Amino acid sequence: MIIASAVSSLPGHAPILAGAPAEPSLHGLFAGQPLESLEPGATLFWEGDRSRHVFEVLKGVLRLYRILPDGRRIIVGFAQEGDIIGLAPDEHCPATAEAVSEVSLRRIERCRFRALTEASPALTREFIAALCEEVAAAQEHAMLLARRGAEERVCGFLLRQMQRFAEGGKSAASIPLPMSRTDIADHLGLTIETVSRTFTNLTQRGVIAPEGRHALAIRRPATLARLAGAEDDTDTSPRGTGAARLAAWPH
Amino acid sequence: MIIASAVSSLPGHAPILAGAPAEPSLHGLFAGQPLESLEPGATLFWEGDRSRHVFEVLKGVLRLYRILPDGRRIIVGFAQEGDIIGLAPDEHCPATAEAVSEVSLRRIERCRFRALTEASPALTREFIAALCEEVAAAQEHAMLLARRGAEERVCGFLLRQMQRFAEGGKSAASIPLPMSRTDIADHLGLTIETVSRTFTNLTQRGVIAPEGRHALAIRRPATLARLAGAEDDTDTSPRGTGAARLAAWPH
DNA sequence: CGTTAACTTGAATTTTGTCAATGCCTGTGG
DNA sequence: CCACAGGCATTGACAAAATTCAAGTTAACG
Repeated sequence: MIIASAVSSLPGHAPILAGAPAEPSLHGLFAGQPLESLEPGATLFWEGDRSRHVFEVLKGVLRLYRILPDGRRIIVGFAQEGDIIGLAPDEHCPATAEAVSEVSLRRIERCRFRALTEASPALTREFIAALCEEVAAAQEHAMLLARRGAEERVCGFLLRQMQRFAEGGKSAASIPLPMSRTDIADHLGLTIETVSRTFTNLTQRGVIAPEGRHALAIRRPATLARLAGAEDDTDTSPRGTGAARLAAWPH
Repeated sequence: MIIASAVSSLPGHAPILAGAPAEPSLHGLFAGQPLESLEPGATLFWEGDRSRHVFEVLKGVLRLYRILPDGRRIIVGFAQEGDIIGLAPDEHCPATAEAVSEVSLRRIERCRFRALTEASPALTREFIAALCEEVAAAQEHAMLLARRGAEERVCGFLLRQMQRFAEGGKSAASIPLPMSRTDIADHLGLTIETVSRTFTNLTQRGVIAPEGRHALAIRRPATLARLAGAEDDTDTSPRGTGAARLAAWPH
């Protein structure tokens, strides 16, 4: 009952035919809404809250997490530019959303989102596609966690970050890493020490090169991919299908 | 791009009003289809296959898994009675489906499933609800894997099996465990030895009692739940919402 | 009833977590 | 602009947990 991430086509899948103001896109629903912003550390909504709005992230990164009874925190995903979060058929927020960096976003009421989506077959299709992406992402994450090695997890994470950053067209000489080591650890089911050691190790082997604390360069992407378990190399598949990124919503 | 499990209301969420033959349910789509059956070990579809059909599982259990490049197998979920598998907007199967025990099922063409679902708002809603359940399940699984202990994972798994078995109304004095230890290990990201040791340990502590190799009794459900990490105890919430169980489908 | 595959058990090894101390950014205030 | 402080990250030594390797047992099936 939770969250994650997904693929998208934020930049330009807008009307191909000129002069068509009505674009059938989930992102279009947020068009007229006022811009809001969140300072780092600010909370957008809490786990268990009744979910009232759906948000479109325009800039910045949020962490989506749940706290287990014994206090452990699990970050189910990071929401970034182009993601839609807070979505759900009804009920409560399955996770807390908190700004990592400064975030700007738009919101609409959840019931309105639902009504508009249901009214349009195109939007419904897009919504379903996005949900499928969402499940895919969640299961990829589960697979990442099921793989034993700490190194595989870290490399897998970096690889995803790289791909996601490169999505916008900008090649990935150096990728941003706005979240803390603690965030990464809680996302990968490791301790910060293990994450740190793995980073150090990868650096010494020349796979990555840290650039300050919140960015790094991928020196050997191929090696990184191999260490991550070679993935399925399904990189070049379902991008730009019109599916919106979305994350975090009640069951 | 994968699979898992989800919640459902197979038995009787049928028409409340008598004499209403047209029940708006995803399961209803399979009504007229011929019964098929699978021997243990038989494969229903392969990871990477073009997905042509959607299946309703009537009896038995299937494992849904992916093989990583290095040969490791990850069981993303088990499909059981009431689950719908093979579903997807399009593309390919994200996982292999293989019968664990003898399985009986029905199938319909994927495109027909899609057309019928899209034509009915009620079915669309049910489909979306099922997808949400699916994500929820995937993320619960991810959380299970992110939590460190082997014991927590095994107990969490047993708990889910218990709940799922009890769903049909039958109380869970003894629950079936048709899958092998290897299957369980590959599902939980552990080795068979660790799973076996954990079972032994739980038995010695009187929490469970094995009944042959493919069933066991839960002697102390409360202890089991506690060892599993107490979950969120959200047991009593979203059951019987009309959402179909579904699992495994392309992105 | 015997064969075989699945499961259990044990000991050694590796990996990761834990505890503790040090070092280094970052952002504040002089 | 530089100095300083405090949080965050790194590093090391040790302990705990899980995996690996290697037998033994047991249950399922013919």
